[in-house]
Amino acid sequence: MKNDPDKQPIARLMILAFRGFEQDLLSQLKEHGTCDITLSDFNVLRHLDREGLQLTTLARHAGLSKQAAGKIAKELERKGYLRVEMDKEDGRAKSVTYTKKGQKLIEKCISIVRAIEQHYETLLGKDKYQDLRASLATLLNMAPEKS
Amino acid sequence: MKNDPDKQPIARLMILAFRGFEQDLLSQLKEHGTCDITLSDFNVLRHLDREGLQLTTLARHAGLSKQAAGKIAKELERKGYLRVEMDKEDGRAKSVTYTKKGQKLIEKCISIVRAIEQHYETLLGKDKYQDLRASLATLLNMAPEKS
DNA sequence: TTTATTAGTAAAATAGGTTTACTATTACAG
DNA sequence: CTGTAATAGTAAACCTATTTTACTAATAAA
Repeated sequence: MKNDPDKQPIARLMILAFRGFEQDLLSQLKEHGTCDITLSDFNVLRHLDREGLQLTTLARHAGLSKQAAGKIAKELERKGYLRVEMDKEDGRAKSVTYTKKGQKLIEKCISIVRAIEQHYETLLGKDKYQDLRASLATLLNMAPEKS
Repeated sequence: MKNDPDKQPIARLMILAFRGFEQDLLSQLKEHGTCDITLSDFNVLRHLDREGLQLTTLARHAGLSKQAAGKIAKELERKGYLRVEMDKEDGRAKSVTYTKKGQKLIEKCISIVRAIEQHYETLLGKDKYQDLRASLATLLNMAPEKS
């Protein structure tokens, strides 16, 4: 009982739970044959929608500088997940869209995330799971908002 | 309602809640006049106990390599929070202890953390707060254990 | 008493960013 | 319609936190 959760700061419980989720996602992606995606890649990828986004918009949504988002986008383009083209309406801008491969990846990610959440719901029971989400959201809304 | 918490992956709620806590802690430390501590410093500091720890043990507890822990310990020694001495029983080892200043800092940290947790408990109500802790702990125990 | 293990250090490399400074394009004010 | 300001993106340098590789010195074990 040295690591009794009741003795741990709540922040520690939060971060460990978060990392557990991350690792689940990553290892399940690997089981499905995708090994070339990092968590920060995923953090960029997940903000795209079907119509494509301008790089600057993408950066803002992902909470990154334009430079950081640009570097990751270039890397994901190299790996075949994204298409980065000149924007047709704005000669300065670039438009980022999924390739077929990227579309498949993000769908896989979404379904894995959904499965993990389902698993959590099963473990905790529907009510406690909803309470968990609600409580986290409550604590969140007391803090300055982002994204 | 674009950022409806109900639509967000639970992992996102977790990480945002965690960061909110971190920022609270850091900014309250600043209000109390301590500006020279980073979050990774704190992550090392918090594992020490009064009797002092061997550097390698400290590293293991903090979940870091010996090198990383050593560098942070050296930095914290320079700032006056830690004392790093040769171990009297083992000529290879170093023993890390709090200085008076470090002791005061960690006590301040503990009291801030306690205050934040109190605040959370007030926001959510005692029951929901305990449920939150319990649910996080449940999800955690499904994952491989650390530290 | 040699051999293996352990504690710690140093230097280079890596990951994942930011800051500063710049170019090219567009928007806007008069 | 033109010059100035704002915006999109890039490049390079830097920063933080950390790991990997390679090493020394001290202890433990065969």
